[in-house]
Amino acid sequence: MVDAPHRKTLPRLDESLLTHLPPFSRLEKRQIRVILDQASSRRYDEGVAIFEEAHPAERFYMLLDGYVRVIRITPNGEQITALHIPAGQLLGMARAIGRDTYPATAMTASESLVLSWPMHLWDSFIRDYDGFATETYKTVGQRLGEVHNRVIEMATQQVEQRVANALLRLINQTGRKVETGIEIDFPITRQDLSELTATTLHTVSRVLSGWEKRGVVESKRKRITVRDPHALMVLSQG
Amino acid sequence: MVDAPHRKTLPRLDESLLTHLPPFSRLEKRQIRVILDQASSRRYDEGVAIFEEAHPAERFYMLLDGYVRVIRITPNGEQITALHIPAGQLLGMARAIGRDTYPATAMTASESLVLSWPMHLWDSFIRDYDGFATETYKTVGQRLGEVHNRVIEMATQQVEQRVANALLRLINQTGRKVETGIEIDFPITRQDLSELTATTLHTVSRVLSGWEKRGVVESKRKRITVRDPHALMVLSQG
DNA sequence: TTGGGAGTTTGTTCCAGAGCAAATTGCGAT
DNA sequence: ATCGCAATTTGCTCTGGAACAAACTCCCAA
Repeated sequence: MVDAPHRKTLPRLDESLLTHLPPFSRLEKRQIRVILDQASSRRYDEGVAIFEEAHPAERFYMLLDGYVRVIRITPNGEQITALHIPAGQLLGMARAIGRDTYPATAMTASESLVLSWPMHLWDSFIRDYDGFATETYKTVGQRLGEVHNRVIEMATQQVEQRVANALLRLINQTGRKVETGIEIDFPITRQDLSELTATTLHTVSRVLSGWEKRGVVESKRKRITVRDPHALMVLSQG
Repeated sequence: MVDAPHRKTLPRLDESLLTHLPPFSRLEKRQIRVILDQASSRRYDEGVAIFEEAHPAERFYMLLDGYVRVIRITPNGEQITALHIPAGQLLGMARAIGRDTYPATAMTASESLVLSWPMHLWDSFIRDYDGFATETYKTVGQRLGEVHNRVIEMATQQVEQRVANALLRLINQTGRKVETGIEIDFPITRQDLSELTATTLHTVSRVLSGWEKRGVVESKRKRITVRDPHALMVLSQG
């Protein structure tokens, strides 16, 4: 795949990769070196599972570049996206929450670069690295909060508001300024958006068409640009 | 309030209170003594807030007896129950997830007995007490899983299935055997159930009436008995 | 350059369940 | 006892958005 102009070149594997990331930010260069030497690094294509729900949690991961969706598959085969994870976060820390299988599937939403470590290192990371535990649990807490918000949203808001909210969250996390507005920095389909908002791709399509007519957004296939974030905020309120 | 026959007498404040609870189970009697001496204990009536969303997180809590609902209030004033917390769990551990305000409101679903400690003790609890951190985070992880499940449910299931699921969860957590089946061990209204399942009390009422006719449940005001849990499981599937 | 598949749009139908309204039942307080 | 309120039940109407169907558009690969 050729790098699109908006995609950062994939970083090389050196200390500077981790030093600015919260879970490692308090560590010395020497410690980071050790951590990197224990890591495997791997590039994933878009739409590939990094790990799958219910499988034994053998490794934990750090997403260096790209985006990941955390999904669950229902008995009837539909898949629901619970969370979007931006680069710089840990992933699959089953151990942190006392599990030995992954609680959900992690699927790349764009081409991604990922480090991973065998799970048996988890305890020593927690023990040896200052701030690692704190930051990890902060992350878990944030995710709990986000999922919590999803529940509220789905319980109380209409589809249009939910889509607006989802879009706002996406441009916050992964927005990139372009001349006509803010573009979502990775390929996203109507289908993806419908899984995020618990509706159908048809409805999402209609909603977006409507907004496009009113000049709120602009979209080509797999790509959405928000022209008027403020209008979206209004829409998201009800 | 007069103790109903099914309510355990409220426990006295001695070591045995905590020794069997996971976050403290690995501690010595001496340590538990210290912990108890630092605690305040308080009884709450039904339907009272223990702490409120967005307020400064000054204390953390252990629910010794009773049940607590974790709720959020929406801009339009509706309240949504995200979680039910049974006795024996910690509550309001904002610190654990790196926050200094409570992320949600905790409201008693029945008369409850609660211990609490000032939040500044949190770090020392984590540091000094073996297993406390692990168990805490296991709890946070479980809650993340539960909320996650709620999202899936709300996204993919019909109201009847959701109500069936909610009822099943409730009897698992707090069921009490009676001669006609399993009764939910605390007062619960149609309204409560509708907040749990993101529907209206009207619809819940209709659903329950239907089930009552078919002999699946039996209910008086604020009290529900499941006569045929198996039928409920079938209903919950779809 | 052309065919095919993935992604998208749009039209139409239909129904679960929300909203509104009103009656009924039971419990607790005086 | 009985009044008053809270909880529940039930009927009726109305609508958001799902479900089904079909056409269209873009992109890529041969």
